[in-house]
Amino acid sequence: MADVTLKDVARASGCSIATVSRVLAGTRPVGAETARRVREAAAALGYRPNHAARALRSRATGTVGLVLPQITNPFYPALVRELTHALHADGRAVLLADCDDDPAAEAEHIADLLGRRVDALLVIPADEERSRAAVAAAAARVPLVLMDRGCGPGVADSVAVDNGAGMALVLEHLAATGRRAVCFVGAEGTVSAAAERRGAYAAGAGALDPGAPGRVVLGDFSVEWGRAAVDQVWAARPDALVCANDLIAIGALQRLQQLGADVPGEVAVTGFDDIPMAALSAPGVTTVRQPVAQLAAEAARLLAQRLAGDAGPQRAIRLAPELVVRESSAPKRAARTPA
Amino acid sequence: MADVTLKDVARASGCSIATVSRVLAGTRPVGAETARRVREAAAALGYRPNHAARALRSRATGTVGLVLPQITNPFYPALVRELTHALHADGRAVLLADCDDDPAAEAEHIADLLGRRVDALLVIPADEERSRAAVAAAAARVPLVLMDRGCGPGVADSVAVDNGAGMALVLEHLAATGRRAVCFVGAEGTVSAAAERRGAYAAGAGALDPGAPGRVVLGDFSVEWGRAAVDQVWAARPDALVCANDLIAIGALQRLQQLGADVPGEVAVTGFDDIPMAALSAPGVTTVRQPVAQLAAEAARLLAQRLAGDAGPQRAIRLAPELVVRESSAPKRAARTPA
DNA sequence: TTGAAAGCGCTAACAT
DNA sequence: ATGTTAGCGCTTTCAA
Repeated sequence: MADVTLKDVARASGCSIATVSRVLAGTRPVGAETARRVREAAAALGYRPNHAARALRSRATGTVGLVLPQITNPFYPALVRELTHALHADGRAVLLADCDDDPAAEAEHIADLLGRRVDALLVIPADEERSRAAVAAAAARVPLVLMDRGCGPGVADSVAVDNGAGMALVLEHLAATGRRAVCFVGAEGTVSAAAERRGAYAAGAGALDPGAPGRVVLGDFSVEWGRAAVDQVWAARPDALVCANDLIAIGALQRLQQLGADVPGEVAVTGFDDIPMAALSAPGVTTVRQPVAQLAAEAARLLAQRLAGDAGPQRAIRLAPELVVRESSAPKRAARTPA
Repeated sequence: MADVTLKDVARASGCSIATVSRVLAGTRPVGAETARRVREAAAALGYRPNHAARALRSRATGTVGLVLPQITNPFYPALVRELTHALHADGRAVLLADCDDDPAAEAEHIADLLGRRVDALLVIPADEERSRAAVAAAAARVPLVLMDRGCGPGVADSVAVDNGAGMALVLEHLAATGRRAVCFVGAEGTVSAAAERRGAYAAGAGALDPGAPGRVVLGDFSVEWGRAAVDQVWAARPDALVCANDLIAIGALQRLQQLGADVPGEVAVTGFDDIPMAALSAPGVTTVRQPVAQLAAEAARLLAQRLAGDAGPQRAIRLAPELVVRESSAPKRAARTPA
């Protein structure tokens, strides 16, 4: 099982190592008969290229760094899955770094990955501002695609869901099902998911009710905040709670049920992202599904293009999401199945 | 920003590249003054070692492959997080491969990672039997630690939770809170989580009730199965459903609530793993928490030992889990908070 | 303690 | 179409 090298394959197939390299890497035309012999010998010996050597010579490792804030954020596993599949399909391997929501750790991981000579980076920044320096520096060295969250304008290519369009879908759905006293339960901060969803609500809610754009409470993207928010807004008896993500929606749902409120009879609850939990809660949470597979595919495609030398203008790709209607926003008058 | 090499540092600090290498890698004693100059020059130039070259020369990449069945399995993100942190703390990078529960894809990923010269592998096998060949072959080439699931006896070192001890904790807790008509909702198959939990129930449930060990229904590890299982067993009015994992428990809980059953008043429900959803459902699911951080730490330690040359006998490390009591198993007579 | 020199396995000029 | 040769950046003998 000792490592088989090009030299061994060359000896076995009776030609030079350069020829073998050309056959196996497919860089240059090679005689059909020679190619066959080489391939046979390689297979017989169980030849496996040494990526380290290849990387040293060709200055490309076939490796992409994936840097994210927290793999335990319930939206990310699906994204990671699709990204790794898309990249593996292109023959690239994925070096994973989890930053624990810490921009300092993020900067270190990025530097380490660069030292390991990743060909490119996929980054979900931990913080809109404090991630910027490290991301910008890295983007100057290798192709870099930002995902899910932004990192200031003009820093790098980016691929994300169109948060505004998603929020518009929610508002439209609520309008169509007769909700008017709508209230937004959002998140503070400049992270794009927070800011864009907030902005889209403010821009679109006026169509339902003149007072709606002003009915906004802000916290963070957590179940706890969802629970707490209900205590702030329930006294006013809104007929719909538009939550900035599914975790908030699940928290809100729980607290409402605890308070004896009828969801969706009295009040609808909507989320955003379509994490697995959204489908499993009772009632299921109406939400906006991010096109995860397509986001991953776009990111992989963009990366491949940049690696192929495309130096075109910076790109910001936004994909339209899809509304997933579940029981939490069924029409008001719907009778609940008795327990 | 062009790459700074050892040669550049050598020139800047006025000594040979060999000396610089020795200072930076700390392999051999070097004069204090020289060392200082070298370090200064390296810092000033922003030197970053080229891992590809280092790997080629020293036959170690500082990289570990992490191969798992499905990152979207809700138990894995936390494990991946702890594993990457533990390995990064040792200066290693993690190449991630998601196999989509397909042993063939798993074999390919393992072969690719070996070609990329990972120093070691961490594998959560997709299948007890069909993963064996690839895992055994890999284990012959590099240190390999199996996690979470087994892969046949004697294949490689392994680190996992003690499933039997966890199930014993659950049964003990149910006994102490007066449950007797206990029923097990498990999963078919030979994967260790399924088999060991099943076995431990069969072994321990007799202490509660002579008929308990026989009250077993088997499906898979899914919410859907949890729901379906209730329809099979509820007619007999068990006072506790011991589920083989949290997903099953959540499904069972939902179906019971739909049927109007009082949980925990009439029937307790318990899970296993303590995935995030277990805490978020209403009522919260009593479950067995896997010591994820410690599992990761043990795996990293074992790997480091093997990489350091330890050729001791194969090790199977089992860590004791912890019972997390939530509302789903509160004592029968407890009054429910009125809505 | 330090330097010179020989490669690790591979690819890419340059020859032929 | 194929072979020869020169390194990629680093570590590690072997000398000094």
